[in-house]
Amino acid sequence: MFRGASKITLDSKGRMAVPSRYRERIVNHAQGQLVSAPDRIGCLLIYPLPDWKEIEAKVMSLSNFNTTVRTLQEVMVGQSGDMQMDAHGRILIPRMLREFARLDRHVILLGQGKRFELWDEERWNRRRDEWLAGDDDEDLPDVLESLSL
Amino acid sequence: MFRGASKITLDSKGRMAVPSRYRERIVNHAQGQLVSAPDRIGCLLIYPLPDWKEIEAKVMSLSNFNTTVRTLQEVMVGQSGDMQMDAHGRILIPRMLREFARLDRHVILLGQGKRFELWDEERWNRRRDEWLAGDDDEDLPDVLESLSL
DNA sequence: CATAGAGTGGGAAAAAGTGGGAAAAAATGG
DNA sequence: CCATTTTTTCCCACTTTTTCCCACTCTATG
Repeated sequence: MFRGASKITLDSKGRMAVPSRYRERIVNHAQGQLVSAPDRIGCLLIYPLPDWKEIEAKVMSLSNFNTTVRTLQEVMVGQSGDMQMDAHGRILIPRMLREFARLDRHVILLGQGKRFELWDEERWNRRRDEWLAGDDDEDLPDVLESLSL
Repeated sequence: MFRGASKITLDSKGRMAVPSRYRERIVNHAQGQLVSAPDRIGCLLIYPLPDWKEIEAKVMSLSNFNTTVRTLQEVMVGQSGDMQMDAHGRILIPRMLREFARLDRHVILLGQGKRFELWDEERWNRRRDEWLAGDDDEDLPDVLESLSL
């Protein structure tokens, strides 16, 4: 399970050093291959290739005559991008995805179980501050109502 | 499985360079032969020839006494066009199909599993922005409700 | 304070993408 | 059926992007 936040800087070519604590797992489990996809909330999702394939297969198995499904396929699979760790444990974030998530030098990588979330630092801070200040708990799903942390 | 988006420019003759990461597969699997067909939502579908043949067979096996089916046959099979990759990995998009999808220099190619979607860049951006702004998750199939990304 | 590993920057070769001339093929019109 | 025009194909040249490699900085650790 990936966990924890890392402050990383992209270089001028759009490359990002994967934090070293994750590298061995990514090499063993996915031969260093990762896939990134846009998330509507404004960040990028990053999966090891094998885990991505499962999700992709599920999404693509649905009928594309349903317009919502079709859009999901187009955006998730259609806008995803393969990435390969280089000898220094870096990956190149595809240009289009970088632009989508407005990644600009300073980014935050969040471990999220089987995947990562990659945020522009500014955006992430704003989001976190909103949560800190927020009282948007009105519409909590039932499952959460009964969950005690 | 084809996946990912590519920003491509058509030249003045209507030719498009197939992204190199796909070429080997297309040559091995289809001898460089692709088929393009119009899609109702405003893009072109592009299949490797063997995969196209399967779809074509399915569509043509349906009864053409149903007018919807008949139209589908006429449009998909009747308006489709063969394309052959040249030595530089480029294909010529047939003029009629180019006009149908309003392809004008700047296009986006989306990998969609066994096929591609080819969009005019403007049109695609509009579609993607609608997805970004939208909250059209109401009619998601049950399978997706239970799918955790 | 020296060393090792992680993180970062950037040069240069290689590959991919783009543009366009000219020959070959196909379509059009008399 | 031939001549003219248009389209397609093949080839070469140029530009941009990606990949590979080496080097430097910073921080943690003994």
